Amino acid sequence: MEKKVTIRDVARAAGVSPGTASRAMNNSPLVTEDTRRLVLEAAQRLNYQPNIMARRLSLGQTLTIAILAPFFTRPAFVARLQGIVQALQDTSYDLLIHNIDNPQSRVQAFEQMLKTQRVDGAIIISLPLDEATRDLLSRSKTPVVLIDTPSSADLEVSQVMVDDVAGGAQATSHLINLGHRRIAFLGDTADPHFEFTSSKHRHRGYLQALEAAGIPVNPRYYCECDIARDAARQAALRLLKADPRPTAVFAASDTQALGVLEAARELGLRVPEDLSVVGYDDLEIADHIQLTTIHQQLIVSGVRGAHLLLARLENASAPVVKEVLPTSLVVRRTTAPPPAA
Amino acid sequence: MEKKVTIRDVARAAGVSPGTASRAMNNSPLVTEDTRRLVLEAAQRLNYQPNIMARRLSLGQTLTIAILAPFFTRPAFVARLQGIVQALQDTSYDLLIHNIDNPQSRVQAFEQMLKTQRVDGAIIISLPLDEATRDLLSRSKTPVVLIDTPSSADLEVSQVMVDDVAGGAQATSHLINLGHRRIAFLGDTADPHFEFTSSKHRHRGYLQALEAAGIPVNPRYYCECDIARDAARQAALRLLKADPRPTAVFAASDTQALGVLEAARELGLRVPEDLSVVGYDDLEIADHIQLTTIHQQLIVSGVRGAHLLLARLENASAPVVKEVLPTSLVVRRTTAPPPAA
DNA sequence: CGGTTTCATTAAACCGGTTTAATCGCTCAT
DNA sequence: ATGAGCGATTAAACCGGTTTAATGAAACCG
Repeated sequence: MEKKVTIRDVARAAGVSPGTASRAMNNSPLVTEDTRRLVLEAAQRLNYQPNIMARRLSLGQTLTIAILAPFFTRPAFVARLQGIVQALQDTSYDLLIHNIDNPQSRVQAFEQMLKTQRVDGAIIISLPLDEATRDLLSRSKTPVVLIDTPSSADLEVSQVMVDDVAGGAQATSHLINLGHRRIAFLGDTADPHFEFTSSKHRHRGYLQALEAAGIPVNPRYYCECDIARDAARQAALRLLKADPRPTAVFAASDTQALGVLEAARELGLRVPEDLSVVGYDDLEIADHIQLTTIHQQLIVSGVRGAHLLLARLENASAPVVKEVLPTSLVVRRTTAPPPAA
Repeated sequence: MEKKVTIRDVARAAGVSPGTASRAMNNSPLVTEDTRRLVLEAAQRLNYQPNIMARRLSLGQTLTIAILAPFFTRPAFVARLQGIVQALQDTSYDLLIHNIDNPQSRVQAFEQMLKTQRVDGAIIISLPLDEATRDLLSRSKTPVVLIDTPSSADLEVSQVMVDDVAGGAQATSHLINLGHRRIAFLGDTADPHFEFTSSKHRHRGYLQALEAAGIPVNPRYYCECDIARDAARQAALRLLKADPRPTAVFAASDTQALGVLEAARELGLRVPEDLSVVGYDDLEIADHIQLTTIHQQLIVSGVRGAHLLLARLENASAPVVKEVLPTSLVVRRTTAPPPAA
């Protein structure tokens, strides 16, 4: 085995001290061009590879950014991640990912990431915050950026949000404009730990749109379920058994909209003739099955979030920025006027 | 600002030496229970958070695993990643992700990951290997595991593979058994840098099945395109213009199968009455649109890969293992006997 | 020509852990 | 009482970089 070659070996080979070797390789102006050349040649010759960990310890920074997110329960997350990766491509930052599924592991994971100087900064995606976490974040000295993180509006932390209330209203207004009056809402099960979720916000937009149109709210047209498609299917079956049956369903996510479409198929309801369906997210699949949905700028949100964090890392006193990205309605083939009946 | 508290602070507060404090916190049997308690209490009281980088430098290991993969061009990748994360959940390893899109950045990225002691091990997913990379890997002293990586059979590196030839044969035999004779194949564009890709293997299985059934191969029923859905749509339009028109298409991925379905819709062909379609991957969407496809154990492949790497990390002399996971045919509603014609 | 500046370079300290070698305090056997 | 043996603890070295304080040599100046 080749023993690992250290900077001291390089220094010796170049006939200089380790300090000088270090400076030579870090483009310090304090070394002659001649010595620099000598050192670089020696490094080359010995195939020197600096030990990153030693460097990080000495420098006191990790050149690493963590991403904390519920990786696999949210398809939309991957798109945001794509934006982040894209934005960080040309920087020298490493990207550490940490999946957060269960709420109980959450605070612990945060502690670990933010307090152990493991990373220089963190991006948190799609995680509703409970009190403990909010505290932790506001106290944290490592810069954090939040993307699509409800219950954080009053935190002194940079963030990129999507206007879910407006999106919910857009979807609902679209249905109302088509002539629907019996519009059901299918949202996420509210985790009792978190007061506000994007599903809740979308629901609020739904309520606002109904109210603006003077349509009374029917509590039987409201249902919550797990985000999984099959749970949504079953929930939709319940919703569609209401009498009178809703003529349209607004699902808080495309995944759930898929469940609604399955339920409709099982019940022999044609879409959009008998039932209109609107989703939320505009995942790639939405295009394929021609689902009318609310488009979010997922990739953009990742890019913007990464840039906010970079700004903060370069300049610790960069201002806290809160960006709100707009949503847009994408009309495809799952919505139409309600049946004449 | 609170100055950071080091292990020496804890030691002083507990009235012991740093060495003892270190041992106490690492469950060394060389400390009295009394002293351990003292140290732990002090650590608690001072809210001590060990500096990971110092620990890593001292230990000579990074407790980090890198994942190198084409993140966003391959949906199947996310499922494999899920398996990896799951398997690594309870270990103390951090997960570093590095997206690899363009071939030219590949070798450089590998060099960086494998030679700078940045990570203890690496998992490479879905990346066909060129000569330079193969060299690099066989020479690398940091353990590597390959998942779904063609052109690597002869490398002395642990790997998890899927039997793509068998899978291709399964799909094709299914169509043949239904009575099809005019079966088209739609695969990935072969990157000129790599001789073998999974698409190529699936195609070989297709050829084997045809030959076994005594069906002559029609070169007009072969087409390559980019993996994007829209590219597949256009390629499928070309395939379906052949005369006589194929009665079935086997697509080398579900994503491409979606493109075929779109093309069929555009041409007014009913699926499966006029055209049968088989995909490959069994992504979640396949279930929803009821696509007949070849199921791969994507999550399992991630889990197995992670375990192989862990075994290697715990015991540097663990044997090289090459696992082949079987595929299975999932019959849904996009395949049927060919039209009577 | 002596004294100050300047600048490249070196020696030593530092980052914050872990680990080895040395030390201390006890018990047990002779 | 002596010392061998052993377990817990400490002091010091180490991991491999970077940075600060000190040094040496050449350049500059009156």
